[in-house]
Amino acid sequence: MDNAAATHTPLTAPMTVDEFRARLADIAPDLPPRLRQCAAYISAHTDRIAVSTVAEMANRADVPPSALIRFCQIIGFSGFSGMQKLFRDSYAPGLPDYSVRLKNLQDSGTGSPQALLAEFIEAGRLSLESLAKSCDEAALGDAVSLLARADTIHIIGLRRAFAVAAYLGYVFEKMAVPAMLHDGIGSFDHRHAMRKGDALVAITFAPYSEETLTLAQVAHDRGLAVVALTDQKTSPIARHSSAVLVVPEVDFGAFRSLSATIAMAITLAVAVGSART
Amino acid sequence: MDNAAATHTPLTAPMTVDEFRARLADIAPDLPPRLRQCAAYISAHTDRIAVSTVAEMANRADVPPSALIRFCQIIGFSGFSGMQKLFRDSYAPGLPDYSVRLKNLQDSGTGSPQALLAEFIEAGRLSLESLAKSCDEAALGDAVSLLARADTIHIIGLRRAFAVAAYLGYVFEKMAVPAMLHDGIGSFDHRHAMRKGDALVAITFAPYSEETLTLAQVAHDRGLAVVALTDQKTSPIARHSSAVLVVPEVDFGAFRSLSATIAMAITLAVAVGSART
DNA sequence: CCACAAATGGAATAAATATTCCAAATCCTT
DNA sequence: AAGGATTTGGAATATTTATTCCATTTGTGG
Repeated sequence: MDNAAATHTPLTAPMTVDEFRARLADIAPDLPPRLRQCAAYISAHTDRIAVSTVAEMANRADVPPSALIRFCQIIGFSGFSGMQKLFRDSYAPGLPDYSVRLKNLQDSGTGSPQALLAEFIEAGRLSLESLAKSCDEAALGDAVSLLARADTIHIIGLRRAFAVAAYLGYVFEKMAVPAMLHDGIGSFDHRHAMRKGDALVAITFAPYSEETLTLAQVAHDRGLAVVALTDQKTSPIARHSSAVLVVPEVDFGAFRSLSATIAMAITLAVAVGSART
Repeated sequence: MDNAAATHTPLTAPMTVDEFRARLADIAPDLPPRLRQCAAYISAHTDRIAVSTVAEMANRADVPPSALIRFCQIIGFSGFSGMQKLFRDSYAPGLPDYSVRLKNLQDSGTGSPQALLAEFIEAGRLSLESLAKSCDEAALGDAVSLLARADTIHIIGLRRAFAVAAYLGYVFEKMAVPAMLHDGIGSFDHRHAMRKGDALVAITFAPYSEETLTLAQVAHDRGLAVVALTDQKTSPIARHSSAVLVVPEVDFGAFRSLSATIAMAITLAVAVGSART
């Protein structure tokens, strides 16, 4: 007899990793404790499935092998082997020749241009990964909606942050968003260009530049929305801001890669651009 | 009795992937045909070892299983399993929770700021990896030495490339390298600031901006060294350049991540800065 | 062209790995 | 609190996978 409650327990195995994840998320919540434990471990270590045996996985998940196999069957596979097949087939070596190549570059002698390049590449990559892990989705959402309803968007970022500010200005223009880059040219101060209903994007990292902080304060005092792109939650600019986007940037030597900051900046620009249509 | 010719055939198995590759290259040449065939296939598909069975590999390499196992033993392993263990263990999930997190971001709804961010992060990461793989070390070395012996370094990069040019200018200044950023402010053309003995760094991507090409041509005609940072070997700027650095940048939508370009730019600046001390 | 050594393929065997099944434990339901 | 259903662990079994061994082939030097 059929169990009517078992709306899942489908007879077809997932065909792709995405499908697998979806089904996992779907059925995990209403699973008995031991099986939920399997689900949790599998979900966090999907990448090890392809290269492990049942015994190894079960051991690491701290469940008996039979539980793990039961779990695989509930997902829809014939057993562990069935599940493993999916992951072995779709196993694309994450960074095969990349890491080899990077190693070669690094080995080409300390201080050589190639070794430097390898370091900066790695710093950039780490920054991006760490941004993926740490990004505050709520703050990002707030920032976008604040900027989407602003009249003109002002941008400031000086010294090391200027490159990002400039790119942000470029992308806003491309997306037909009214934006003004406060580049400090001729040391003119354009604070009066900021009018009620406008918003400011302020970009600054330690050591925080005085002019940027001042402009943010002025904007904030006048009731403009201020979105900060900075390196710490406790950055001095936070007190003048309506939304703070923290971008963890890995430095190599005295220089930052800016990769994560730029990714965040483009995102902001494109999201705002689309929201305003 | 010992076979004196068998200088290899060591009794110890390789402990790392690097060691493995070294030994492979070492002994492959003087192996009988079938075994050489194994070596060739293994060398080209090292990444599949972790997720395949003897039968599968042997089949793909078009040798009988026993030959493959013999091969493993000659390398120094106890058998196929021994070799497989090395690759399964050293399969470090390069980006474990990172990739999970990224997936979550992407899944948060197409067009949502989070999903966009995930895309730009991925684009940046791919760009960096591809730079690591494809970078022309000789060209990089040339570029550094050309710039190291220049009097003043001129920099031009407009529109989307301006952010990079600006950052390059910033880093040169920090490193006490005489540099001038041709930012086109007031549409002044500073071509006469380029004097004999100077060098130019020109940054441009398709669609290549006219002003940048022109300045590069002028510099080149006057005998200045021109280093190009661009997106293709066949870029129109190549003909005016003494060294061409190709930076493969992955676009998402209409916008480039710039990650790889910036990594290359900082490298250039720091390498040149150190070389001039 | 024969004899010897090296190399090869595949069938037989050994080892490992996965899966089933059932008795014991736990958790609801009445 | 008792009965029934569900969940659980692990020992027994089935299956897959690796390895050995040897008969056959191929190549080489006399």
